[in-house]
Amino acid sequence: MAPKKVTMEYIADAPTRKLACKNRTTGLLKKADELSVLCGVEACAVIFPQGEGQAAAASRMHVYPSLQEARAMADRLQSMPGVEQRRKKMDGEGYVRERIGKVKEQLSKAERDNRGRETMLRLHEAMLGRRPDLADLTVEQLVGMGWTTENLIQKFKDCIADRGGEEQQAGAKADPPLPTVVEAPRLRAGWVMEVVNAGSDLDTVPCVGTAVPTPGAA
Amino acid sequence: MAPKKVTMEYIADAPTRKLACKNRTTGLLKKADELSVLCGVEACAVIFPQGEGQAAAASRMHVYPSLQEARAMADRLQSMPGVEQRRKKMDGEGYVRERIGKVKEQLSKAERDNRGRETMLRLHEAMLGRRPDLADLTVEQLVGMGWTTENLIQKFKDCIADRGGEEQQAGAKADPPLPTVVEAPRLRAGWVMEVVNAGSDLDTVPCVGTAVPTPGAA
DNA sequence: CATTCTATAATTAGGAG
DNA sequence: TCTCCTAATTATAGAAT
Repeated sequence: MAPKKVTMEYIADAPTRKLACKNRTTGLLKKADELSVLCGVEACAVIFPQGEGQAAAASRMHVYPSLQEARAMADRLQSMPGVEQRRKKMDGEGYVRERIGKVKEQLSKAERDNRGRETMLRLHEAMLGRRPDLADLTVEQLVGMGWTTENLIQKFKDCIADRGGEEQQAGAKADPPLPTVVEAPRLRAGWVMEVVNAGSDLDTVPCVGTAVPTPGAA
Repeated sequence: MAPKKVTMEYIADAPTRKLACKNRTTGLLKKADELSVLCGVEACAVIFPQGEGQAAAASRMHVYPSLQEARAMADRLQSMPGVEQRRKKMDGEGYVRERIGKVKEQLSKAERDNRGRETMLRLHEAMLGRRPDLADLTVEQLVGMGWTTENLIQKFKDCIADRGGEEQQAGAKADPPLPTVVEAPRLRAGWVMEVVNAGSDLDTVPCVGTAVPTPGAA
């Protein structure tokens, strides 16, 4: 009947985690509202479930003060010129710095493993359709693939960050790129979405079909 | 020496308001971090000063987990297909009493799926090493690739869940069914942003941005 | 499961330096 | 103005329903 000291790590127990997520999400939104009211600043908060398909995520996400306002804020963020180098203290770093040592350690350890290259190969094969159902992979390999893929994402993000908002303020928001190559992947390019949206019964879904044209083969 | 009951109205006294703003902003960012770590969700918060020029605003705004991630989140918000009419209670409306957003709606979802196909092809090329530095891609394309890749991750997670779910229920909750690799996804909630936030302060942190082996180069 | 309840942890207002 | 300190308020983990 009492909250024990909170340990700052992922809550393993699912029901507990879900409850905590609900309570703390509520609390966070409330705090955001209080801050904006009391201090007259624009506060915007988005809580997005991880590991959900787009549809599921949309129905579970929370946005303060509203999706519309958040989008407006989003526009402002995107159009903000490259300010990231100057202010490092302005982001959440200060609250995270304490845990960085631990993370760095684990990252280094993880990277020292040379199975990264193997993993990359598997991931690549999966995308090529060589592994139709991922059935022959161990859980460990799958986790590794997910991890590697997240690094891929990070690379994208870094790349995005490096450029700042430069081309955004140039005014061109719509992009007209790569018109010629659209034809090829049109076959089944949306397979990722399909699989994800199909829910958890992956067995019935032909996960990786003959989706992406192998540049060399096709 | 004591906080009087908080009255939910704009703090007129400037010094008091400024202090409250600082303290509560700190608290909000911390809460956001806690939520993301404890519950494994993506939390994003932006605090933006009102009535300031963009330059001044940029230097005073706070963003969690980082400007980069916030931008990625922003793009996801923009890409979210028609969710606004379905859920009204999911956003912070409960907390924003009368101050309702009045920003106009934008962004037609017409060209979304076509863009998805292009994105898939680009992603594939990136993995093949055809685009060693991703230099010729626009920011928007990169964000799209990140989003698509996250869906890939989801597929892995689903696959993993299908296999590991039963054991987890049967066995003890904390016992790791995936002994060797559990660490990586465990800190999933925050590791990306931690690394990002570490930024130039921790240039010893490896791994970020070097995930993709470029077969041709290096 | 979802809610409600309550004791305790955590936040933070105001004072002091 | 800022930081440190202290205590009142608020948030919330766990139990009970």
